[in-house]
Amino acid sequence: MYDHTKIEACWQKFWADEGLFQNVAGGQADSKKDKMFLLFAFAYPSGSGLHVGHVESNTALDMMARYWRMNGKQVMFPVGWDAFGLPAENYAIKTGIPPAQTTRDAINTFRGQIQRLAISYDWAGEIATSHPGYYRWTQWLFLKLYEKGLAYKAPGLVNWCPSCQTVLANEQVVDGKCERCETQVIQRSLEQWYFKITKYKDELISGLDQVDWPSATKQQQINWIGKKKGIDITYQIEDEQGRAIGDVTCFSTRPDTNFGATFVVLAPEHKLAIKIAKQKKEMAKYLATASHKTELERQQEGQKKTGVFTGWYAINNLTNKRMPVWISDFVLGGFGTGAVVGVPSHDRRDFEFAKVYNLEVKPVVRHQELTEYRSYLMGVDSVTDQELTKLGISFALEGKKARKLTIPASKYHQYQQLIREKLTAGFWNEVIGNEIWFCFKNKTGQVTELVLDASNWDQVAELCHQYNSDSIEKTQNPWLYLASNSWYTDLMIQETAGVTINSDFLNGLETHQAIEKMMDYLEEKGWGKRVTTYKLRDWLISRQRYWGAPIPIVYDPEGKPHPVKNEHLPWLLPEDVDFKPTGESPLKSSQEFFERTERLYGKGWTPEVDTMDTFVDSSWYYLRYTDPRNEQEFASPDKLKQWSPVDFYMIGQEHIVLHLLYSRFFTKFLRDEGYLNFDEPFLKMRHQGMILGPNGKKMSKSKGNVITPDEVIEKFGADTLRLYEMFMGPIDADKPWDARAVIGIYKFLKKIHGLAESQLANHLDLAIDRSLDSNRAIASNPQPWSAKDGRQKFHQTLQKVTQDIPQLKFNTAIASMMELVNVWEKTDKILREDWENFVLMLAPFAPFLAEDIYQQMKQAKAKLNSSPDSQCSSVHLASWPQADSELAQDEQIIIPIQINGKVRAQLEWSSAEIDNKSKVLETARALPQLKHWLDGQTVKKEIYVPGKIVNFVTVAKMKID
RNA sequence: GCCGAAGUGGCGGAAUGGUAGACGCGAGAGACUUAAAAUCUCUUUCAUGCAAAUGAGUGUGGGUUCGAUUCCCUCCUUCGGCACCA
Repeated sequence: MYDHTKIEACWQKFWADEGLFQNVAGGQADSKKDKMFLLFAFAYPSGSGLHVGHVESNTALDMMARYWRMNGKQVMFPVGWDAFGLPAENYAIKTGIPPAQTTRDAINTFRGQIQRLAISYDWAGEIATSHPGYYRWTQWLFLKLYEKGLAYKAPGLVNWCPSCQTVLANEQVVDGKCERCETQVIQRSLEQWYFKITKYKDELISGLDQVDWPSATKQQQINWIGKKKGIDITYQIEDEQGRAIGDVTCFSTRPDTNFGATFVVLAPEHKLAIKIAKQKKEMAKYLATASHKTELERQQEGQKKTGVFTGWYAINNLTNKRMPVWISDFVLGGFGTGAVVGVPSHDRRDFEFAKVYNLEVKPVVRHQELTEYRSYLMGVDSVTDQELTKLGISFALEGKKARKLTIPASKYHQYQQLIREKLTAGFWNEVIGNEIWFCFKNKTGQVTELVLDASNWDQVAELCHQYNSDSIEKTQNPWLYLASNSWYTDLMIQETAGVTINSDFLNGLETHQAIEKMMDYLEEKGWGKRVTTYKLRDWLISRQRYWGAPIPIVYDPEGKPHPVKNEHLPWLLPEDVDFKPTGESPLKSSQEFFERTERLYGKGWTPEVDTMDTFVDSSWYYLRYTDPRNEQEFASPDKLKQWSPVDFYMIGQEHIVLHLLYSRFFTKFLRDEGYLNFDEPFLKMRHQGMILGPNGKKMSKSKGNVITPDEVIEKFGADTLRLYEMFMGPIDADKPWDARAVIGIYKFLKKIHGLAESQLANHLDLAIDRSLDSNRAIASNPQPWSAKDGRQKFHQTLQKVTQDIPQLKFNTAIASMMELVNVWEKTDKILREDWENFVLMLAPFAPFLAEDIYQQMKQAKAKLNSSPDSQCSSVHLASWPQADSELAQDEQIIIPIQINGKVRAQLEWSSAEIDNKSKVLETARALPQLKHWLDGQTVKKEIYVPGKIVNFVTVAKMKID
């Protein structure tokens, strides 16, 4: 009887008493062993306790930890808590219970739950970011950055919830609303502390080459940093009368289109825009509405463009054209220079803006080499799919009549004429430069071809009216019509490269060459300067929050900031605070905090009342793990060198961008300061997928689809829970919970337990136990050992499991162990050696059951030998078994025989003769099952892939009459 | 719109160029049982067929190959991230 509750309670206590795997970080290192630093993503100890998602990643890492230990590695597997944060503070606001208390309770709950799961953490080195012994070093890190000029104070915009009277993190703003009370969030300007992460922007990109991370994660980091090369072009500005006003600088990645520039747009935040707003009421009004727009309003407005004309003109030196200067909120103040030059012919947004205010459009790129050519066709019957697909042209059916045609650019020119011929029955059009080609069947059935000049508004409008009179209004501005046709704007998109036209010295150049030539030209003339822009901003770390590490800064009576002195660290978080949100930092309400500052620094001195973003705490914790109790340093150089960097990091996809970026930033900073000797903190990383509710949706209390680990442990035990979560599918995939499928794992463990009982009986049978030398038993007497299959299967399984664990393919490892158990169940005897090795193999997966079986075997042996085996006190200290590849090999293999790629027969073949190609083919050809398929056929080609497949390619014999 | 990931039985999934559906769940049939539970045995991609067998089949349509779930192109769908980023 498999009593999981009893077994698990018993061995959990045993391991705790033995102190198994404890004190790794603090203990002495074994220089002969390779180290392996496994890191679990810092968890926030929420009040609701451990959920099944935590179980997944914890278990996967624990299995690796146990596997590597058994394979002779020195494993660092630490645990800690990202204990500062909002939920505890919000709870305090509601209930008045101090966050320190709720956090402590939550950690205790988590610890108990994790221990029940047999996660083999080194609890002796447990850390929590809210502990003064930890945040003292967070503050030290801040001061180090401050000392080096990488922590600075500046005015900045924050998300402000007027109802909660507090600042919100970006993650707490959902669709422009406060996550909790759904009030519109507004932007407020406050003096804030920043970390200068941008110092490392380039290395944060290039460093990714050194690490083994999922490529998608790397890509996201790169996108976030958003490096772009372009040029800043400066234009002189004058007013209506030609009087100089100043200049404006515009950032552009496509200066090759500058001959097509027809206007300039300033962001409402631009200093010239603010300047003119002081003079003209109309401008001031526009700026005011733009700045009061909420995120939500912006989203609802969509792409609708609005703006005001300043009455100024920017001079385009290339053409000497006077370009009107506008102000519009589609230009962002925070990106580039806050001003853009409008090239409506090759930029969608510029085009839309030009459309609204009827500004000039001048094409300067001919899309000769389209990457894709599209035309919309109606009622095409004359062309068969086959004909076109032969040409490399593919069709997609869209509804019944219209079809979309896609032609690779390389093939378009080659087949242009042919395609036109074939498609004249339909209606199609294309745009080449500023020419629009129409080919259509008109109302009388005649086929007409028309070439229009895109700048000839009347002609285009007339045509539109003629053929689309019911759907589109004839307007004064034919661009409106053109813009309403997706095919037109598709072809006008700015990213499309082509050949430059209407552009003086750039004419005929391909886009990339044209960009370079124009940049050279502008720099030579002194009108522009090459620049690289980044999306990455400095890291705003101030939070007007209580439950975080205080920023270790004090202000003198003049308000000048000074660092808190080293001997005053940790700069303790005060306890006498009012949690109720007032719009100011809660620390401001602490009498003790202010008294302390005056006492230590003098009268009139005040403390900084903001706390640090919790990301600061969690971006260096992996370093603290190497030396968690050090009171002199954040970690000793020795310990850092011995353990770091992290060899394997398991973390969810949800916070990969910011946390990883910040961690890498700290690593690079500390390296530059001489504390670390490596560039990247996490060498290898993988992401666990999400465990979804039984309905395939994300688990949430409100949806009522939450599965708690406790209920599963109660019913089936922790071993079952561990195995089930690993068996669900690939570790990195999102997987729905299937409450019924858990039983399959439980049955598997029950079978193992049953086998263990009968094995134990065998152990007590001296006759079997003593006479056994495994190999001899097989060789000399194969017959009584019907377990031969079992032996082979065991070694095959051991091979598979040994390969799968380091690759995190736990699901297939478990499946192969199930196969083995199924085979063993059918044989009457299992070789003792194999069984013992199986228990070792089981240990990382089901640590409780494996320990139980192992200890019972030990006891039984001790009784027999009366010499207790004192070497290993636990199965988890044993060595990983070695697979015997000879035993694992099949003597006979099955080779499938194909005729023209279809399996028609199977050939049983000795693996010794696997390379004898001619004999294999000869035997295969003679197989009776193939007669039917080979009669009347000539074998054109014979393929034999050793041990894998035989394929005969045949053609029908010509009849000779 | 851009970037990224993914699409295989009733379900979770396996197979990374070589017999598609391992393993598990569910379902069906049977054995044991007074009965139920538990356990065991067999069947379970679809179509035709009593069966043997034959054909089809990994989102769509093509390509490369003796052979494609796997590699290449196209389109469709779903999910994740970014987004008036010049």
